[in-house]
Amino acid sequence: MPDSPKDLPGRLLPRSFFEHSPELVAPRLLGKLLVALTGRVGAPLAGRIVEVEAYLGPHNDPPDPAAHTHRGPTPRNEVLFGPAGHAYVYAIYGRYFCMNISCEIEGRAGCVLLRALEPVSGRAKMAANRGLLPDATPSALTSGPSRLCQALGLTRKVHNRLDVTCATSRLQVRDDGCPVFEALVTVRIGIKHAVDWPLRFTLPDHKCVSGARNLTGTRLVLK
DNA sequence: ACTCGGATTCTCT
DNA sequence: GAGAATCCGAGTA
Repeated sequence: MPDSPKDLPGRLLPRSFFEHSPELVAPRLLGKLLVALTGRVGAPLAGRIVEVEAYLGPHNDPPDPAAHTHRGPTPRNEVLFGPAGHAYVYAIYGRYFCMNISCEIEGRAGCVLLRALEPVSGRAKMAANRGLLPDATPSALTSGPSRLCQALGLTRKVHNRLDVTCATSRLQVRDDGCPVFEALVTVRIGIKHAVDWPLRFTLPDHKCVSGARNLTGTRLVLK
């Protein structure tokens, strides 16, 4: 017996949403929902995107030395050179995962790293996935690129390459109309190259934004 | 085949 | 604020 159709919040974002440069797509993703279906019958896990980073493809001048695609396609980053709107999930430090969404038109690479979410539904399940008590703070659940993967149960084996613009996908990005007027722009976190490129975007003063909240930045007005 | 280091997190001090 | 945990992808040979 297949799962009954799930009633997911908001509407699916179209692929065209992602067919632009990462620095354009990244701030537009703020306020959108990342929805992960568990595969079993039950409520999906959902979080609102509150912090992202753009990583630019090698066609840019100058190329982004911090991007995994810096030296061209490899077996690991191949999905980033394909069509936009697909998940790029990779393993880091032997124990964690990070989740990105591919951007640009097919043939050009680029992606947006999801760095923090605000839990929207399935908080108890997220806490269990993180090994925390059900009353854990929202920030403890999904504030950080690998924390959010753990909370939503995202792994490379299951979620890499998934199309986040597909209604039958286990991983989707949806728009529930939550208004976002402004983003804070800062440098990216935890990288060794291009450390001064302003490609990190956050919802200003949001409690679930990860770590370096005290970075100086500029305001970006979104239309 | 072998080395190196990483888009992190947690646990100390 | 520092150090450990811990594995695999990528680069070099």
